[in-house]
Amino acid sequence: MGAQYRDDQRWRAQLRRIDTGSFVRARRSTSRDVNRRIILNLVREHEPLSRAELARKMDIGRGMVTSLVTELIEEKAIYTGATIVAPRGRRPEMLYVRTRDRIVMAVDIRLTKTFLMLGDFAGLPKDVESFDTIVDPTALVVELARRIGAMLDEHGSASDCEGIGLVVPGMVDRATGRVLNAPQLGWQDVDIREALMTATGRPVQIENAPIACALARMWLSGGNERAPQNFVYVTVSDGVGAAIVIDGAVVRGDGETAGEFGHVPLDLDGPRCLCGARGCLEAYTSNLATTSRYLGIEFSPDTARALVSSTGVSIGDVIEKWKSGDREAARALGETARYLGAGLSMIVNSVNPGMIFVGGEVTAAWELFAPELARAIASRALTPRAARTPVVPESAGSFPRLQGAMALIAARAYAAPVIA
Amino acid sequence: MGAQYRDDQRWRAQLRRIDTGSFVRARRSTSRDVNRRIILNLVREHEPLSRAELARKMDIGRGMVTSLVTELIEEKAIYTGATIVAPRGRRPEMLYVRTRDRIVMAVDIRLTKTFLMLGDFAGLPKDVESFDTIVDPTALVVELARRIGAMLDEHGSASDCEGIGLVVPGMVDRATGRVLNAPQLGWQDVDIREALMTATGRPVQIENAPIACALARMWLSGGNERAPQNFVYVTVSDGVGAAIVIDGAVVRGDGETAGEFGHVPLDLDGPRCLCGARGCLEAYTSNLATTSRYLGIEFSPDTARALVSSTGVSIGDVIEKWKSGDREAARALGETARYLGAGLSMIVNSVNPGMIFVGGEVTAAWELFAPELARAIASRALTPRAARTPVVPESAGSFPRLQGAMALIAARAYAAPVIA
DNA sequence: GCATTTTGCTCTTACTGCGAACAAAATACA
DNA sequence: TGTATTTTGTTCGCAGTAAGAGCAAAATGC
Repeated sequence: MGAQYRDDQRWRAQLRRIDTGSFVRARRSTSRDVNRRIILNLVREHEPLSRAELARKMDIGRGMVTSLVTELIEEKAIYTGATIVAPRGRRPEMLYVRTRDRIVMAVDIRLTKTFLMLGDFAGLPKDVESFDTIVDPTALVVELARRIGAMLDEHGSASDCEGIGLVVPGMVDRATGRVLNAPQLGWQDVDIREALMTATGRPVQIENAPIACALARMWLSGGNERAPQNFVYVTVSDGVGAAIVIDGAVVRGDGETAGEFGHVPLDLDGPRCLCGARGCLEAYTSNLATTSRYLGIEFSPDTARALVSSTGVSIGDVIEKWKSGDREAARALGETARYLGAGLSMIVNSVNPGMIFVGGEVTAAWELFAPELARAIASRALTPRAARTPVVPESAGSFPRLQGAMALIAARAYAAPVIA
Repeated sequence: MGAQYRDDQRWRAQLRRIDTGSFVRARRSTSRDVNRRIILNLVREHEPLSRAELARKMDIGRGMVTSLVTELIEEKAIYTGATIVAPRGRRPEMLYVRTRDRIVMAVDIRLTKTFLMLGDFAGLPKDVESFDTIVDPTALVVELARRIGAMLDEHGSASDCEGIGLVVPGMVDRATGRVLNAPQLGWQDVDIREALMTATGRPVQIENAPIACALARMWLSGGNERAPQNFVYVTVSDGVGAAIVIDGAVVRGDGETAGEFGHVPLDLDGPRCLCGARGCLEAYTSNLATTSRYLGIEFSPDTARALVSSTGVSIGDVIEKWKSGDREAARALGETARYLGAGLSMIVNSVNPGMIFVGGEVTAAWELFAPELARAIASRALTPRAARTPVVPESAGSFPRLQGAMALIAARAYAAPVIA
């Protein structure tokens, strides 16, 4: 014995426990579904790709590839393009994923404005519009349905639209799709998904902002840096939230509240946060906290919001000031970067992601943030590899939440089948 | 449209991205392997169970259950017991998981002592012994192989032993099985797994302490509280570490360093930690930190260890003092509980586990810790459900690391096949 | 013009899920 | 006591699938 195990690489396989309370058994079609999805994803990521190349990558016969590819073409997931030149032998017929005529509608509901974007399965936008957010959910759904219908008709895409992705600024109960709590809109237990589905007659997927942004990075890599299988997407805005992705799946948590890094304590005796506790990361790094710091106001949930709105100073103003050399703005943003760095180091040590994305207005001051965040991570990481964890800012001018709303629909066509 | 989606519960399925860099395609035997593993786990968790009951639980024909069960019996994973009385009809033949004669050897290498335990697949111990740890890896392996062989011979279990589980106090590189860094033993890049495998001729699995403890809770529920699919196991000892389990699998992280909650910052300007950074959770809650606090010594990496060892006061002494009413000990432990509570609240907000296990010497003072930890979590959690996250102490007198070492071997027989 | 190489398709074989039919073993009831 | 009913476990035929061999098509090299 012994020798036979030494060369067996399977000893380091992951050991996942089957949930006997909710499992999915294998059916006759399961194997085929799995292999078909693998082919679809290989084409998606290595496009263009020939059948023979697929057979080699999958260690499978070319005959079976033909059979599976034929099915994928029949269900219009992929299509064949031109044959290309090869150094020898018969020229391969290349395969492509069908994205251009698979249309999705993205909706991003924010505090003041609501955005609509028509795009395809690759996340490529075809049309965008926005309007002032209507706080009443019923009226908002009526307006949304009207605008969605009009935009689809205008582009002749009504029949090609495979669904609506909806991003809301609040907590979503995934079991029911209801918005449990959206403080910015004053919503509590609102079933806007069901309402919009009824009003439009189309499937609707709903998610919160950080998870949507993460999904965009996972499923659409249009020019953006591609996400690895393990990463965290941190959003710094009015609140501070995150989406954790492990082994290619978003971590939901036992009660759907995983990723709330905004309310981890950085100092037990720190400033009081909007959530009621003290010294939360959010109380140091949210746009409100940064702006308060710039104004010289001590952060507190009662006074900060009122004072900031009365002075009319926004986070964008602070960044503008910093760019024009304002030392007070530099100090305020620098402090934010220092605390955000502590938060990211916490993520590195606890989750050890392969990459961290940062989204939000403060990425406009990335020259100031980047070195501070890298220093904080390097100083607290336990291994050289973790110390070098890349921190990538959301590119300016992109619409990460709308992209995420599109990914919400597209991902369902590409995700791995759930088994066992 | 619309109506057909409204009643479709699949809309909330998890969306896992296939890793096209390392995937496992379905083979002809894959479906059967999956279903056989599901049956094995159903029997494991609902034992005793009849074939007909399995067919109902799996929504499958009884014929197929017969076929799969026959295979499981042939490979000696389960066995048939007596028929039992039923209200009507033919009496079912009950199935049981074979654990008693599937033997594993558990090894726990600690700073001063090394423990050996002979046990079965259910984690039931048959024999235990310990000896002074030999720091030199080569000499330690020789001694381990000798003692393992002797203990197996003594119980006539040499042929039944399916492997050796090894728990080490340090960082393990799972890709190679090498111990990258074990500061307590002064090991750096030691391949003790390979050495022990060669010396004993048996398969060896290696893991660090927190992950081993978590695996024990996942796979062996002998009297202990059973772990849910999402939980965190926190170990408070010389260091503070954790294992994160999500959807039934241990989170490894991009560089195998996930779960290092010991070095998340609780105060950027706090006391310096052994890792070099400031204000780490470990610098407040490790046994060394607690003991230093009791002795009135300000914690610092240079002085604390020396001063504590020179005074000869251990964490056990502090707990004894607290039990006999020492107010200084109560203060020192109370502070530890307060900071540990902050750490757990961080875990609740970031990972949102269904349960948190706490292991280590301090669980002996659980009457003091429990209310403080519950209060800290309740005060910082964002939902009522998260606020009620159960915190469960490791039961006194158990050997969680040795149990984990056994689980390391047993789990491989029960874990879900990796697909896609 | 022929051999060689590579691609894509077809066909056969063996394995597996699936469902129907059947035997076995108990109770219920006349 | 004998027969109907219920439940369990097995057997068998059918259909769907992976696996692999074989073959035609389409290119290049000599």
